[in-house]
Amino acid sequence: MPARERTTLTAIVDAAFALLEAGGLEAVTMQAVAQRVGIRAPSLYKRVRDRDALVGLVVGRAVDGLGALLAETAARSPDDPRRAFVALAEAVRAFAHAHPAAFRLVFNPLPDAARADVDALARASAPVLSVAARLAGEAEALEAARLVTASLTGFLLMELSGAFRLGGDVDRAYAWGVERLLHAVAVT
Amino acid sequence: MPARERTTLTAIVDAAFALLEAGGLEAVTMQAVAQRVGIRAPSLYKRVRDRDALVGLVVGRAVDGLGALLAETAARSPDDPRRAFVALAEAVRAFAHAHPAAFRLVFNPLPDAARADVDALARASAPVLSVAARLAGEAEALEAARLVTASLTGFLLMELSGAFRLGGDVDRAYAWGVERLLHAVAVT
DNA sequence: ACCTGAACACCGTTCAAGT
DNA sequence: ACCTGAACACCGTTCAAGT
Repeated sequence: MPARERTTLTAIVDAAFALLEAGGLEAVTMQAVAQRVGIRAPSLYKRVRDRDALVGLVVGRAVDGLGALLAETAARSPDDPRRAFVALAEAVRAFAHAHPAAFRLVFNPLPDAARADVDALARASAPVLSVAARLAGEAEALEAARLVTASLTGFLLMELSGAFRLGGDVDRAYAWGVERLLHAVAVT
Repeated sequence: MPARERTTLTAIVDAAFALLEAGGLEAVTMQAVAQRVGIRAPSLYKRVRDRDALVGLVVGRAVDGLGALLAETAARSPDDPRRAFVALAEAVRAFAHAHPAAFRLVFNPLPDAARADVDALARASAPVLSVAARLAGEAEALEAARLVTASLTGFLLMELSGAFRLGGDVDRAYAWGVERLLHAVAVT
C-alpha cells in the first residue's frame, strides 16, 4: 500500500520548461519529460491531464515570470512614467532573450488550451497599462497599452524569428522604436 | 511502364494550405494531404522532401500572396505616402483575417525550414519599406519600416490569439494605433 | 517514372496489474 | 495512492515491388 510519490508537479513543469528551451516544442515529449523526472510516461497522467495541459502550465509559468519582472521594473521608477516606459521595454526584451521559446509560445498559444492564459497575460501586463494610462491619459489608456504591447512583442517575435538578421544594429533599432512609441503615445 | 502522374505539387500545396486553415498545423498530416489529392502518403515524397518542407512551401505561398497584395495596394496611391500607409495597414489586417493560420505561421516559422523565407518576407514587405522611407526619410527608413511592420504584425498576432477579446472595439483600436504610428514615423 | 502496401520507429494515451 | 509494462491508435518515413 505504500507507493511513495517519486516526483512533483513542479518538477514536471520544470522539466518541460527546460526541454522547451533546449529543443523547442517538439522536444517536450511525454517520454522525455518523464525520463527527466525519473518516472515513466504513463505516470505523468496522475499529475497532468494531457500534453497540451502540461504545455499550458509551462506557458502559465512564463507569463507569471514576465508579470513579476514587469511589476518589479515598474516599481523601480514610480514617479517617472517615461523612464518606467523605457525600463519596461528593456525588461520585456531581456525576458524574451532569456526564454525565447517560452516567450514565443506565450504569444502563439496552442488551439484552445491557453484560453485561460489570456486573463493571466492581461494581469501580467498591468504595469504596462498603468504606465500607458499616465502617458496617454485615462481616456486612451487601453488603446495606448495595446499599441505598445503589440509593437514590442511584434518586434521581439520578429527578432527571435531571425527576421532582422540582415542589416544594422538591432539594439539601436529597438531603442529607436521605443523612443518613437513613447512620443506616439504620450499626450504632450 | 506508364505510371501516369496522379497529382501535382501545386495541388499538394493547395491541399496542405486548406488543411492548415481548416484545422491548424496539426491537421496538415501527410495522410490527410495525400487523401485530399487522391494518392497515398508515401507518394508525396516524390514531390516533397518531407513534411517540414511542405509546410515551408505553404508559408512561401502565403508570403507571396501577402507581397502581391501589398504591392497592389501601394500602387493604388503612388503619390500620397500617408494614404498608402493607412491602406497598407488595412491590407495586412485583411490578409491576416483571411488566412489567420498561414499568417501566424509566417511569423512563427518552424525550426530551420523557413530560413530562406526570411528573404522572401523581406521582398514581400518592400512596399512598406518604400512608404516608410518617404515618411521618415531615407536615413531612418529601415528603422521606421521595422517599427511599423513589427507593430502591425504584433497587433494582428495578438488579435488572432484572442488577446483583445475583452473590452472595446478592436477595429477602432487598430485604426488608432495606425494613426499614432503614422505620426511616430513621419518626419514632420 | 510514379504509385503502393508493408514495415519501422516514435509518440500520446489508456488500463489492468503491481506495491 | 502512485507507478509500471503492455497495448492501441496514429503519425512520418523508407523501401522493395508493382505498373
